[in-house]
Amino acid sequence: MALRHAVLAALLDGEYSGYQLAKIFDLSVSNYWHAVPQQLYAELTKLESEGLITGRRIIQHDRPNKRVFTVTQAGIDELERFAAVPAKPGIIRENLLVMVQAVDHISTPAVIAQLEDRALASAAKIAIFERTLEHLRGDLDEETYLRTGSPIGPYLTCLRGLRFEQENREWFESTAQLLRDRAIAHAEEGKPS
Amino acid sequence: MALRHAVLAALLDGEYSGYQLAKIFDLSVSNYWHAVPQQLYAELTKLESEGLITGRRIIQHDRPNKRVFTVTQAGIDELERFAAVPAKPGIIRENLLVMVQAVDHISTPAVIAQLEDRALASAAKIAIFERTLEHLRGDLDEETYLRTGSPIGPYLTCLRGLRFEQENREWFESTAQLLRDRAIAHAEEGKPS
DNA sequence: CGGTGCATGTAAGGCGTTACATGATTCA
DNA sequence: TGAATCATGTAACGCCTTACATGCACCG
Repeated sequence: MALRHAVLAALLDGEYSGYQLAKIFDLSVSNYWHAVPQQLYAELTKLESEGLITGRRIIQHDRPNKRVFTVTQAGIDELERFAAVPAKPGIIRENLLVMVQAVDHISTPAVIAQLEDRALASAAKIAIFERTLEHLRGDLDEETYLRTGSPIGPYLTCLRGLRFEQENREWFESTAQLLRDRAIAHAEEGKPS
Repeated sequence: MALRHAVLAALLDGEYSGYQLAKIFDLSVSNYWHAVPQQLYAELTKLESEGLITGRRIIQHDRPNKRVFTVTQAGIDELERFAAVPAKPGIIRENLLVMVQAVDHISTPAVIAQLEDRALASAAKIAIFERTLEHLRGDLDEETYLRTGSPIGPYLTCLRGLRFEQENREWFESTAQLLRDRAIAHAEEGKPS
């Protein structure tokens, strides 16, 4: 019952179709809200029927037609009410950390390999976020943009996504390294020749 | 279809009842896997019926009786298979960040207040994690524990939880400060007397 | 001519959340 | 006496995930 607010917040920055929203969710909104395309199509239908967004059909000749959506005043009011009640604490689900939790009882190489993969994926995301931030602030340096730039919301959430991925990457890399070292030390134990 | 692995991983470090697990999930496992008590009771029943854990009734006289669970060899095998397939990317759902994303279009004071609340909550969690880490490593200093201590899995996931909350706290505080400053600057605009 | 991207949707089944229910003991 | 802690469970509903379905345009 809260995906609706993530969709409304994402639509504040422009008109988007379900397909476009899906891509936006995939690469930037996913920092703070995970959703797959089918959820978005369903949610857009519901939001429109409740009058929180309005759709507009765009005829395209080179590509399939699409419907783009805009937040209505009722939608903004809904976001206002949403911000007025205390947010539930965030939820996280990270399978890789479940594996690390169990690492004393299962074979380590599989876990190490996954940590390395994810470190690379994080590095790629970091690069994307840095470019996104540059693009958002345009000519201004970061300090100036933070003081006076607009819109500030998307910039702040992107900044948080960047730091989260940097943190991820460091932890993935150092944890992989540590497990490798311990595996070697453990192997040496038997044959200290 | 993945809560089961989080439960198995948590049960690796000892015998726990549903109620005890619920508390563990609430304060430490929630760093990487969110679940409410009712989910755990249901999952324990299922895991036992599948033979991945075994239950043992404990009669208590001062308190209600309880059933504690242990991971079986079949349970460890299941974790092994789990670690062998690539983990799905993690999912996050954080309402507070949805509000920040929308902050250019809604009233800021509500968002600022929530950021401040969450900064305090993060500070409390940080203190708990620091004590947990101290407790886990006992006499050893961190460097030595990381090289040779055991179990290492719970230590590593707790370390990640700690860093995540430190990151959260910094971002919550600096974002609240920034929004306050911008609100003042914006108010001054109209009356530069 | 086959794959990728654009664009949207239905349907089934599994998972998660919330509310409700029970009942004993300890502490203020 | 009332609230909090311990301890577990059922049931309903809603959300989420996955698979399946369609169809055009473009690129190689």
